[in-house]
Amino acid sequence: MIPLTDACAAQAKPNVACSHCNLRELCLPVGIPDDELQRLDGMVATRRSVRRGHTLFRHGDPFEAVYAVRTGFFKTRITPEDGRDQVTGFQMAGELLGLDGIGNDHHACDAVALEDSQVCVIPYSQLTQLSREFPGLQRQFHKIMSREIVRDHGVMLLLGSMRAEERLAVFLLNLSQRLKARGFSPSSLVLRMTREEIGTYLGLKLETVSRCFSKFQEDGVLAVRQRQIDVLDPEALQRLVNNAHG
Amino acid sequence: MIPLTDACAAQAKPNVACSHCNLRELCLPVGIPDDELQRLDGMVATRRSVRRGHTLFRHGDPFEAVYAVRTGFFKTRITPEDGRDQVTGFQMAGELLGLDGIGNDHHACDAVALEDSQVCVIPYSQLTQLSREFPGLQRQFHKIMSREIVRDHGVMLLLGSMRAEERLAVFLLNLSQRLKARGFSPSSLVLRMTREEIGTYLGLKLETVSRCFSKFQEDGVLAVRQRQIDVLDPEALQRLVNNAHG
DNA sequence: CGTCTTATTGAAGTGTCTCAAAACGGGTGG
DNA sequence: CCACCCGTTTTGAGACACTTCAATAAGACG
Repeated sequence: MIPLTDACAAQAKPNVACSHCNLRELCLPVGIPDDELQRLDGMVATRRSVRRGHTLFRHGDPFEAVYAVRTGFFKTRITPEDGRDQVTGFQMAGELLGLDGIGNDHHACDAVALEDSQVCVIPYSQLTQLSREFPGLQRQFHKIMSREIVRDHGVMLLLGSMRAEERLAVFLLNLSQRLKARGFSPSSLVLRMTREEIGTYLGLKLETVSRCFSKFQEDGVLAVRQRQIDVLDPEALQRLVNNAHG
Repeated sequence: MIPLTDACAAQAKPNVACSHCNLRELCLPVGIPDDELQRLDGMVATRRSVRRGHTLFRHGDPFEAVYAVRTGFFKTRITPEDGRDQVTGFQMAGELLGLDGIGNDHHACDAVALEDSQVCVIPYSQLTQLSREFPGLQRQFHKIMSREIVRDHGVMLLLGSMRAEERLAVFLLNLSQRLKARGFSPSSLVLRMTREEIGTYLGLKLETVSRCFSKFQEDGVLAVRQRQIDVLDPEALQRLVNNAHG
């Protein structure tokens, strides 16, 4: 095996070390044994802070690294010339950003911080190099890309065949489940995005999103106070998704 | 470097060798130099034929390989329990199928042949093994997955913000461009799928798809004879996509 | 040649959008 | 601390694109 001089050197900066990161069970190092993990600490070159409203990268930027969200919250969006705007996803702690850039060496979307955030910068050259040495890392990276594809197909189903209320229900259940996986309450959520951003993600106008929230509140499914959402009846949300009129 | 006894042995079956395949410039081996390519011939374990209407794999099948379309035409679809059905893509020669399965070791969608087809079976274990030895292959594989993500985001834009005619225009232009890349006429296409399958892909009902075809014919943009489509005015199609009322 | 799938076309229905106005809340400066 | 401003959210009424339902036509296939 190749001596990992670079990785060993990186251990001198424990603050960017995957092996000491409390997100490692949600992030790229999933499934990599502890002893190997220490030799992976050189993977993260540095951290980078992005203030609310600022971009981590933009459409057209040369692709050099992928990013793992450490703290904060992002949206990704594509913005064709004609003024349209599609939010393609929301990313929270442990999730990867920038995979879209690998395909042709330039980023294909914008990544915008919805609150002050911090990311781990993982240079793609490092990632490929280390993937060759650590099959577990290679595997996990492939899994993350594959799951992104599967997730996107789920969104296509949502956009292609669901009505407004079902879309919002799916969105809220997904958010709830991801918060739960991070140790937060699945029933009390604070939305980081505006109604318009939700709408642009779900293929709806902001007024429609707002109306759906109101409807859910009338029906006793949610308590809505601005961006503070309490899920009162998660089963009702789930039923809404399952009992759709195919 | 590890001696590639397996790959060398595979050269005994030239019929499944990437190095002799006329699709190699469109498929996984893109960008791999000729001398390396010969040592990659062990990547394809075998070929497999799939008759029209039959599935290459189904949702839930254990994931073992990805597939490169050699001849024929496929659709992929996800089928939730509730009877809904979303076509997530159409695949033609040189394109990869099965990437959805990497994420959790089982396929997440069905792949259905729309005509009698043949695929190259690329065992995932081979692919990962060879990726470690051939950085060019690793890179190309990443690119293919990344482009699939970018493509899906484009479909999300389509489903989230375009009207019926724009969706069909995007669909036809995409098909046209892919046919052109394979040496076929970009203006004379024979659709392999029904109006319903197009509709399920584009988030429209089959009647709407049919009406759009009729409209395009009235406007002199297309000549439509069943599944034989002639693009009379490609610029008009392009304008329809660009001049959308964002 | 008959049957079944696929495609076309029409008329009525409905979900979402558009346009518009008002309420709310967070931040800033007086 | 209050007044003000501006972005966000809510709510209503009317318009419109697409769907639904239904009937017919055209091909494909045995």
